[in-house]
Amino acid sequence: MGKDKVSLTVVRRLPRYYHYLNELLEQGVNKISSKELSERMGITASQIRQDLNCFGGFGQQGYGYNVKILRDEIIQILSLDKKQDAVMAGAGNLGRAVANHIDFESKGFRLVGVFDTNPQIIGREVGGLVVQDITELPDFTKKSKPVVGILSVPGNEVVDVAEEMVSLGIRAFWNFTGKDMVMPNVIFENVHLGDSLMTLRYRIENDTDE
Amino acid sequence: MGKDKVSLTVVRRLPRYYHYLNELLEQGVNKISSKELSERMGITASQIRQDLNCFGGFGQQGYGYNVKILRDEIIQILSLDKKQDAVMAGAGNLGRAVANHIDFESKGFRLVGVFDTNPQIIGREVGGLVVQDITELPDFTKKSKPVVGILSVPGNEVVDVAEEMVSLGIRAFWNFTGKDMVMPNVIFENVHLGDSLMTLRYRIENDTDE
DNA sequence: TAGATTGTTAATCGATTAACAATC
DNA sequence: TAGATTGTTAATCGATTAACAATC
Repeated sequence: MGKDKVSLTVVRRLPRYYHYLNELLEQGVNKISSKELSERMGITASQIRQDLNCFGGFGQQGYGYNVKILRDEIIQILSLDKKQDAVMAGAGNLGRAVANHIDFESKGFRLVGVFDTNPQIIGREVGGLVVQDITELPDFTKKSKPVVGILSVPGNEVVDVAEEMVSLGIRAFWNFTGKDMVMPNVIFENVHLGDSLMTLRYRIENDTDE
Repeated sequence: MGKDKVSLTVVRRLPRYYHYLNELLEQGVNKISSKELSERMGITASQIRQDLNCFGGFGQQGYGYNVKILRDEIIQILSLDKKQDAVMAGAGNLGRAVANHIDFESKGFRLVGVFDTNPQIIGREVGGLVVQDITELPDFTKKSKPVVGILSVPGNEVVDVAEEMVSLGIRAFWNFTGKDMVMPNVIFENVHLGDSLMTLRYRIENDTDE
C-alpha cells in the first residue's frame, strides 16, 4: 500500500485529538462530527478531516465519527498500547518531577531505571524505582535493553551521557537539558522549557493573544 | 513606524538564536555570518536573515553580524532584561521542579510567590520562597501585583485557579497542567509534556529522524 | 429518498528558500 | 577596488482552508 510519510506537524496534533476524544468519552458522547469537534478544539473542520485522513477513513459519511473507535485508532497510530522501556539519567529536581509526575504507561512507555551520580540521591525512591549509581547503567542496559533515554542531567553533561547511551544501543531520547542534540539515526524529542518561558515574555510585551 | 506583527513561528525561534549566540560569545567568537550560523544551527542562512530582519537590520553587508550586538538585540526583542513578577499555584512534584530548576531572572521574570493547598507542603522552601497557603493568594496578589501565573496544579483544578487569578488581574499564564486553556484577552503559554512523550512514541515506531 | 457529513480535490495562504541588487 | 555578505524581493514549497462529489 505504501502510505505517504505523514508530516510531524500533523503527528503533533494527534495527542490533542486524543485528549478531546477522551473527554467526550467521559461525558458519554458516542458520536461527533468534524464540525462539532472543530468548535470545541478551535480549529477548522477541514483540518480535522485532513489530519485524520492521513491515517485512514475513520468516519462515516452522513454520520460523523464514532468517538470510541476514533480514540482507539489514535492509540494505535501513536502506538500507545505497545509499551517500551525507558531509563532516566539525572534524578535532580527536574528528573524526579518527570519520573514522579508523568504517567509513562498511558504514553506507551515504562520507566524501568533511574540513574544519578550524586550519592545524596542514589538509593532514594523516584518514580517507584530506587535511584541507581550511573556506573551501573551499562550493565543494566545490557540486561534490560531499554529503548529510550530520558536526559535530565545538567546541560554540560548531556553530550557525554547521550553518547554513552547511544553506544549502549539506545536510539531515542526525551531530552530535558535544553541543549539541541543532533546525531545520525538517533531520535531526539527536545523539551525546551526555558524557551517557552522566553516566548511568554515576548508575548506579554507584544500581546499576541493567540 | 508601525512594524508588522511578527509571526509566533519566528518568535519561537529567537530563544534558539539566543542560545547559539551565547555559546559563540563563550567561545570568544565576535563575528558571524548567516552562512556560518546556519551550518551550526542546521537551518538555512536565508531563514536566519529573514528572521532577524523582521526585527531590524542588525548585520553589516560584506561583514556579517557582531555576535554580542546581535545577542543583546535579541535580549531586547524578547524583553529578557525587563523582569516581571510571577506567582506559582501548585507546589507538587512538577511545580517544585520548575521553581527550583528554572532560572527565571534570565528569562525576564522573577518568581515572587509559591502557593499550595496541601498542609504538608505549605511552609516548605521551594525556589527560595516559603510555600504559602493558597487562601493567601488574593491578598498577596493585591499587594505585589504579579503579572504572570504559573499553573502547576492538578488538571482538574486549572480552570478554577486560572479564573481566580484572572479575577485578581493576572493576564498571562505558563500552564503545565496539560489542559488547553483559552480565555479572551489572556495569554496562555501551554507546556504539553505528555504530548511530547506521545509524539516520541510515534517517532520511534515510524522512525522520523528529523 | 432527503439530509448530513465524510473523504478528497482544488484554491488559498503563509512560511521557507533562492536569487540578487545594495553596500560595507 | 574587489570580495563578501547583508537586506529584500521573487519563487517555491508545504500547510491550511474551502468546496464539492461520494455515500451513508
